[in-house]
Amino acid sequence: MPTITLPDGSQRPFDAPVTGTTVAASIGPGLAKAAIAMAVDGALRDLSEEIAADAALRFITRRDPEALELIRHDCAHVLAEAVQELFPGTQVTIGPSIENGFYYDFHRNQPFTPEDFPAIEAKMREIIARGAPFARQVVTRDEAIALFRAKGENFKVELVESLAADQVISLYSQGQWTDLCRGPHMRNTADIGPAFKLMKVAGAYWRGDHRNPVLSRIYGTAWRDQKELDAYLHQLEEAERRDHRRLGKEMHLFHMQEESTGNVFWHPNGWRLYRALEDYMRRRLDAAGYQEVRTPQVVDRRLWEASGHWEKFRANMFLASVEDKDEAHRINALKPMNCPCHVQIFNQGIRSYRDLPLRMAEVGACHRYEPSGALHGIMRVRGFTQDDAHIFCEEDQIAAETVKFVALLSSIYRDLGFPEFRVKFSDRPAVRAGDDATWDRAEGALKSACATAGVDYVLNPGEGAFYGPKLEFVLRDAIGRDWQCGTLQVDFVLPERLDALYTAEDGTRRRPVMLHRAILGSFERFIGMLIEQYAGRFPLWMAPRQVVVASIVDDAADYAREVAALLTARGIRAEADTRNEKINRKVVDHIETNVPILAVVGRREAEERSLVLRRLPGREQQTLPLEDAVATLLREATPPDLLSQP
RNA sequence: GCCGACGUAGCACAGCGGUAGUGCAACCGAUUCGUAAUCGGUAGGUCGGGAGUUCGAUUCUCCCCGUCGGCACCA
Repeated sequence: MPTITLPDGSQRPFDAPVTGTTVAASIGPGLAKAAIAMAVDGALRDLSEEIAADAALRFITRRDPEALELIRHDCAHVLAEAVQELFPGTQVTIGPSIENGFYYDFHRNQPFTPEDFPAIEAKMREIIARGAPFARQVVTRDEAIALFRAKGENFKVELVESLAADQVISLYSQGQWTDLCRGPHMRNTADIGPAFKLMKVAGAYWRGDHRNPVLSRIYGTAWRDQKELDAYLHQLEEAERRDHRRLGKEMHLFHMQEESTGNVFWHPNGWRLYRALEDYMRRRLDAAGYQEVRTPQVVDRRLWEASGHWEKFRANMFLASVEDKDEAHRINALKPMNCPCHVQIFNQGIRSYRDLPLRMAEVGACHRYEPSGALHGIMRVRGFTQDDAHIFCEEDQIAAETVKFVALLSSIYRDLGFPEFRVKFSDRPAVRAGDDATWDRAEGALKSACATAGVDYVLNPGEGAFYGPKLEFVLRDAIGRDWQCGTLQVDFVLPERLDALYTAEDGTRRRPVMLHRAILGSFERFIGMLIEQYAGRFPLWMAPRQVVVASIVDDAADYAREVAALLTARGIRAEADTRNEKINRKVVDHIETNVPILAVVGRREAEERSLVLRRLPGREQQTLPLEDAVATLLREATPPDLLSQP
């Protein structure tokens, strides 16, 4: 005798278990047509499922946010059916919905290529047009195994075998085609609609494990209607335009080449940007009570053995050898990180509890032999520079330091144009140093510090560093990929391994806790993010070329050069454009290369000693006496941390 | 590292078994023009590297390097 409560609070009694379809029909034909699924007490269900007990019911239509996920998941099923119809012998594995779309992993001797897409898409449209209902069927484990074994679907058999004993095993069929699936689904394949597109193929390991076979993954995107699909495709094109690799080339910021794979050649423009960021970071760290140090690039392996990095990461370290016979037995490594070096500085002399928290910062150049497939523009490189710091503190200072750090990080991200970021909490990995009690303490300390700092995080199980749990601060690039930039890691292990000690108030010798932290992460990666975030149109204070002084006629060229030199002397990144080109042409050139301010000078300005400023790509012009213009530019180019507070 | 695709002038691209073209950029000349592309000319490539097939390879095959898209990795 279920009573169904609808979102408006109204209640409908039924004298027997009812399906969502029936309830929708009892409310009205419009809803019966529009409903594609339902939420029963908040849980998404097939419309055809029976409701036996009292429940709160909400119908899902295409307009609801849940609809996209259903469309995408259903679309993945249709993709799998289409592929098996067209390519017999292909085994299916899994096919979830993901952000913006879905994928399906297939096992086939010959991987798919984009050339297969037109045929597959055509077949998918055919299957969608058939409108076969999605039919759910619950089976026993043995039945499921027998079914998939008979079909030669070995991966499905493995999946079923790995399900928990009490797991309900459901199958979904659309016409003749059946897949193992938890559901829910929409009513039938026609509910998917026409707005989908296959995007790319990729290799992916079965169950995400590199020791397993590689499957052929087909990615697709799917939307409620064609308009949404077009908008998404358009957005992808826009994103490509701001790709940092493309802008890095166009704006002459940097390049990379074969002879130094994964390392950046910074050009003058790029280095100006880099320096603006580095100068800014130094000021912020100085103001926040950090002390900057500098430690060696090349360090004997003994230190890495002591820290534990050698054991875990030696395959990813660059080793340095020398010709000298006496030195030949030594193995040096380019430092892959700064922490062990910072502990060496900490260990010089005797530290007092009065020194703590000791915040030791380094603009640290590190090298890691990253797997070739991981390299990505300047976002993931082999030679990079961390805005690294280690805070040596007592255990009960962790929370206060975390609060301070998160405040600093938030403020810096805001200044740099990233008001939004996400936080992940990564706890103990399977392979780790330190005993469980230590990990309990470290994770507990970081969690309570998060609570104190008001940090919302999502748990990222098993992804911590080998020496401790970490917070990861994640930013998203133009193409929608997420990158870890900031990090905060609690470490009880390295101080132990490298024998860091301080004298406590009671005279005993104690181990400090080490907080590893970075805000940008790597300058290279963060600059990549900045390029994409601003699409190359940087705020004036970080722009590589802040002002171009463009002459209209040769008679004004000397004045243009004089002004550029004056601006440069006053700390503005300025240059003169005295090319024999029309002013129209110069305007276009400098708009295209994202110069923020164009100062135009002709005979009139040279005589009056004035400047006409134009903030590109705007059209407005402002004529100012030279000294006023300089003052204006200096004010506008002031980095955010140096602006006087109102 | 794994799967797949790609690599032609500084950049963006075309070509495709008979030793390479277009646009922009560069260089030279003319023009001195007041805010979204002035005109003319010149030069530039061992077609990523190596091997093989072929009378002949930028084009076909194999190996290597690099890049791109994923996966895996990320102290």
